[in-house]
Amino acid sequence: MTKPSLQDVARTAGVGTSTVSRVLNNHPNISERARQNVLAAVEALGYTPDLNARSFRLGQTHAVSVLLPVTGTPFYERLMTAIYVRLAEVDLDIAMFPLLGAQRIRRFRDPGALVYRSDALLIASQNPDQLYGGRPPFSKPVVLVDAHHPAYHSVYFDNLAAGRLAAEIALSRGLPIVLVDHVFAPGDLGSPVFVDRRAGVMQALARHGVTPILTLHTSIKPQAMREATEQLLARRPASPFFVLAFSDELALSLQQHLRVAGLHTGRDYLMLGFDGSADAAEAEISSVAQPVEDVGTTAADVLIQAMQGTLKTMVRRVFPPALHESLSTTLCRRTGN
Amino acid sequence: MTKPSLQDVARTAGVGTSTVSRVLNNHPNISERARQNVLAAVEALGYTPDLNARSFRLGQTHAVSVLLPVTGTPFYERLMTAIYVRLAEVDLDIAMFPLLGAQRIRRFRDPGALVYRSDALLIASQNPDQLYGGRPPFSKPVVLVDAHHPAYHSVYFDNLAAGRLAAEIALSRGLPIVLVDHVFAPGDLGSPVFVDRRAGVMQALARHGVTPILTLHTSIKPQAMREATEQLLARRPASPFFVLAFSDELALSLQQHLRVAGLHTGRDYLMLGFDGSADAAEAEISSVAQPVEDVGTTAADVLIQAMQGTLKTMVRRVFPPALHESLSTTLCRRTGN
DNA sequence: TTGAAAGCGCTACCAT
DNA sequence: ATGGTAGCGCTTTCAA
Repeated sequence: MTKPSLQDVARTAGVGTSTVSRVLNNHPNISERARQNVLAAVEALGYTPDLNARSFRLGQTHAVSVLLPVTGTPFYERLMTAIYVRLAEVDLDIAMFPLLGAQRIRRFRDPGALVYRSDALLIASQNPDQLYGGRPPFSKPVVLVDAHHPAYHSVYFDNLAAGRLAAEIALSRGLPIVLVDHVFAPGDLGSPVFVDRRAGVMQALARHGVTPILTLHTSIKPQAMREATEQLLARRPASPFFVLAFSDELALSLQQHLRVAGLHTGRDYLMLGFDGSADAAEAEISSVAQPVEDVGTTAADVLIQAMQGTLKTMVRRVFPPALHESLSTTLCRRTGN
Repeated sequence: MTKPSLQDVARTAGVGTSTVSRVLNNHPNISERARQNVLAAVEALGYTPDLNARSFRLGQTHAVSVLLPVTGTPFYERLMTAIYVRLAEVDLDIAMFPLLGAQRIRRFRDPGALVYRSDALLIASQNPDQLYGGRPPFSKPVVLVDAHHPAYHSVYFDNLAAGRLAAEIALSRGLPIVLVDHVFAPGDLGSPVFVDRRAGVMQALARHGVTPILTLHTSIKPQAMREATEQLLARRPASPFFVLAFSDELALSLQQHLRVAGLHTGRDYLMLGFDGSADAAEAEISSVAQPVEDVGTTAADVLIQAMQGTLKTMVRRVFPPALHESLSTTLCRRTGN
């Protein structure tokens, strides 16, 4: 009672294995009679092709694995869609592998993991050195997106420039600056993105000899945000002040909490986030935006070229930030909110 | 300049292929000399095993695919961890495949997709009928978690009972009831979970002849929640009223918005959510909780048994809800918040 | 239009 | 402790 093979189908249909294969793969030059026989036999036996055998024979899986921190956030939603669309054009399947916590990263060190059965690897927002001890257990093309590393093709945002841009805007307002930084849970892998943003901000501040009056280290978790808000209020900064948040999510959440405390954006404080998310725009929070779709599409292109072996040198594509200005970086325009 | 095979390594090392294989797979009874030779040859050639060939030979991948809506939410974090831990015990790798929007679901219909190269499939929170036209392109074991279907092994929460329980509690307080229901974006697949919760709530309400004074249909997106809040306030229900939210996330978000409007839990309204999340507990919101870890572990167990062929009949394991009572379902205990 | 047969890279059996 | 070799299921020549 073992799984029927293509051989069994051929026997049942009274034809050769090659005929079965041809029918299954829609090759031309098959008589209608043979096709019917084969299809009937497939149905009768409940035959399903052995995918491992197939990709073994073909030497490829027509799939690309994407390693990413999590799914379901607007940022990765946009990025993945862009990548997916481009790869689909060349008939490549996409398989997403969310990292989800440090314990499970061990699994990615196993060279036998399903993730490495694909034809190429796209690593999003991760430093491969942190992910793997040494080099990945992978001899196929690898492209980094939203991250960079000298040893890999990298397509990413210029987070350093973004940080600088954000800081310049904050500085230009001449207000005391409150930094809202993203801290990772212990054991969690920090994203290189925040490292660069932070560096850019610090660089610009240092150049102007300005020190933030307060730096909040927090995460998007409700409790952490509440504590950060309390910390901020305890410090009682003179209004107006300037909140420079390291992500739109952070900015959004803080805005909500401050509103409860009676502090309003544009009146009591200015605010700037990162990512140019729709949510931020809608909440009228200015944001240093990243061309997410461009980066996704370009990363996919680079990967395709790498798979074709067209690439002679290490690719490194950097995309500059753009300011999405809204009301939150201008003082005294509104009465309420 | 083709990828070196195990054969090449054997030749270079001056040994047989079986010796190379044994070294690579850490078999016993290998001389130190042979091991060194092989390892040196592997290094010299930059050999990496062909995973497709390996799993072809072995007839299995040691991996289980999990189809789930998104990653990064507390619920799936808990569920996946429980599953992962149990599967790791029997040395099974886990590969997650977040669905992420209707367009990408097409990919899951392709029988050649990477997702089906694993040894078994775990489908979380999805109705397979919606996912696939007919039966999945998959002849290996399939188990449903947090969803149920007569044709598949199913391990799930009794969301119907949960809905009834929640409604009973709401009814027992004798207050006008506001329902906060979860609506899916058009094109998105609705989760069977909410279908059942809703049915349970409606059942219990109907039995008591009670109609909610208002039903809000919303999603966790900031804008949707804001509009829902406005809708609620526009309706101006007499305080106190009872908010029955279909998920803790919904409850939490609404609580924040109502607080801005000056309405406080326990004073102006009571509130009950679903899921028993840590965030809800922390915000002192009562919740109808689900034994997530139990369900995850059980689902993993069922899957393991199915893979061993131990299962004679269709498994159907239902887990009852438990009430996590906090302050939000009791009136007038607190002065502020 | 069709069938026979080679062979992809690997593991495991059977000798030695 | 080691090497030779069969064969997993499939696709693709090559002949017919």
